[in-house]
Amino acid sequence: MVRAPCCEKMGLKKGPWTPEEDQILISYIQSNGHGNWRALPKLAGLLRCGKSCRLRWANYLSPDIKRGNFTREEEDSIIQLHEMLGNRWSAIAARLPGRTDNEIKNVWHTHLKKRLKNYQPPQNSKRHPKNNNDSKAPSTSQITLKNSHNFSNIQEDINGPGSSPNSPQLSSSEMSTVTADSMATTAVTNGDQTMVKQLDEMDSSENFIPEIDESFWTDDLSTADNSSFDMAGAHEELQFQFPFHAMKQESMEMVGGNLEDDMDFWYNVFMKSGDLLELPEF
DNA sequence: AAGTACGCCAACCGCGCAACA
DNA sequence: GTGTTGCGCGGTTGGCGTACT
Repeated sequence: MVRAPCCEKMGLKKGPWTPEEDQILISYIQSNGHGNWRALPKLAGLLRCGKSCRLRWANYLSPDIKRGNFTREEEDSIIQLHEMLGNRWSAIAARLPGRTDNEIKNVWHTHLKKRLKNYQPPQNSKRHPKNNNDSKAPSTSQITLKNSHNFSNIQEDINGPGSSPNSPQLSSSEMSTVTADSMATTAVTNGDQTMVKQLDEMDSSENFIPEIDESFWTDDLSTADNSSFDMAGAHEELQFQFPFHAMKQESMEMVGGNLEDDMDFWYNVFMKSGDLLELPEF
């Protein structure tokens, strides 16, 4: 297929937008909507390509955009969501109201990657996969998380509308690893101390090797509590609350957690539990 | 004070996908 | 079924400001 010539080949302007251009674009969209982006610049009297207009509007001029620095909570949410979604910036942005994919992408590359890199947890976990030099070894603890509300939304993103919560989702080959290192920096919890006990028991059991099977993804999530993850796998007895930071607004009220305190809690949890979480790869 | 290195971020580029004729 | 068009996404670039030497 033949692509339409790009801006510069048609004598259209490139580079930074001037305040005058911004004003023209804002005025036009406010009175007419954006409609067809390709036709918009001509109709609005701008010497820009439609793509450039769309980008300028979506990333800068739209009234929905929240300007200013990212909060710690937002950054943590990005880290958390990035672990689940990968470089799907638009999907991440969809969960951070007022933030654009471009902005999130920039923050990730300029701040968050460094933050994660600089975070070096103690390497004293009994079953840390980095220590045994054999990531394929069956002794690696594998714990699967699911979320009854937002996680199913994410699954919809991946598999399409209506694909969650009941339909089969991801094969075991589509799982990816999330290390405790980053999880520990971001999670919040309801502070259920029974979990610590359970994890202590896990730690004392050399045979604790939860396995993931396809049936996990077919679980009916709709009946579960909306504020929580169930840590499942084959060990259904092990369940605890695990609200993601990304759903802080809706979940914090329910669980009454404290972010900063909980980081220490989760750090301890993962140092005890062994560290490897299996999440879907998207 | 001048030159250089680095970080940040707005904008661009190319590709893939969906809708439509 | 095929070609075309438009949109959205993720990766990358380039300009500007600041820090450092």
